[in-house]
Amino acid sequence: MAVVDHVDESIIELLTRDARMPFSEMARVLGRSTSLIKRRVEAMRESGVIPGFTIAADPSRFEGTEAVVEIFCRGNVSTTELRTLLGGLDGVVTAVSVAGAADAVVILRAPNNEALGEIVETLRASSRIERTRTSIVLDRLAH
Amino acid sequence: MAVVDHVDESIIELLTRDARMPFSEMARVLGRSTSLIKRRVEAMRESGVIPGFTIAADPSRFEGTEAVVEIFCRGNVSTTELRTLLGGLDGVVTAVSVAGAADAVVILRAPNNEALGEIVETLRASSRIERTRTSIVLDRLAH
DNA sequence: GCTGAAAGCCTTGACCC
DNA sequence: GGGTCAAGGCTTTCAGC
Repeated sequence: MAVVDHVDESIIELLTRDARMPFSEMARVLGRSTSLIKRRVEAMRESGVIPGFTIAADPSRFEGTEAVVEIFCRGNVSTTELRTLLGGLDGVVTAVSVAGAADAVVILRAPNNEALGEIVETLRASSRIERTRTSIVLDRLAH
Repeated sequence: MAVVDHVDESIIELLTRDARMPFSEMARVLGRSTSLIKRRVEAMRESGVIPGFTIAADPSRFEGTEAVVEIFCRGNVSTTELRTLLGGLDGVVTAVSVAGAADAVVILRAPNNEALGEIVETLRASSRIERTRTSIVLDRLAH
């Protein structure tokens, strides 16, 4: 199990805000040496704490549609099953299992409403899913 | 409106895969000069095509709690108001306004359940928000 | 609009505590 | 685990086309 201490947390915070920030600048901000920052980042990448660096919000939002889909399962469906179910699905931006009214919440993205509809159809076709509740994203408020 | 040509698209593709890729390397891959790459990236950041660079998937799975919060507003609340409301809030990973049952969906992250509770409390304190519906994230299924 | 070159900064890796 | 330092690479800027 990866252990993440206070320095690692600070690094993650900085990189989340700007993944291109130079190690040397992080070192200055955190009052540590550049090589330490480098080693920590490398260690976190290897252990999977930091899976990679990417563009903050996907530029595809300039075209296409997004939706938040709540998934209600039939009976008890394991996390593994959910993962398999969603793994083969196109357009999944984020998917989490939750404790609440729904069993899982998925954020989908597609080129247009029609394509989005097809993805939701695919989901509904599963015998393990009882119903879904879709909200179309109108606007991005943060991040 | 921002115009994105073929070079810009290639840059976005490379940066999506690795936001820390050096400009000089992108220049080699794309057969262009380093200065061109730099200027294009700067232009895209300014125009908002690239909002920023961050860590690919969030590290929260190692510590802390996440929650999906649906927000139901009192009467009509504009996107601008929602943005202001959520702008001052800690732990906001993603926030979108939606067409559906709720008015907005927010994904929150906090060090623990207590801190998460406080953030939701802050939200509820707003006179513009009628009620919220919180689902705690149990597991990350994708991304 | 794009390139190329020079100066300075950053990263890297070996070495030491 | 953490710091220092030198070599080489990267970024940045701007003259030139």
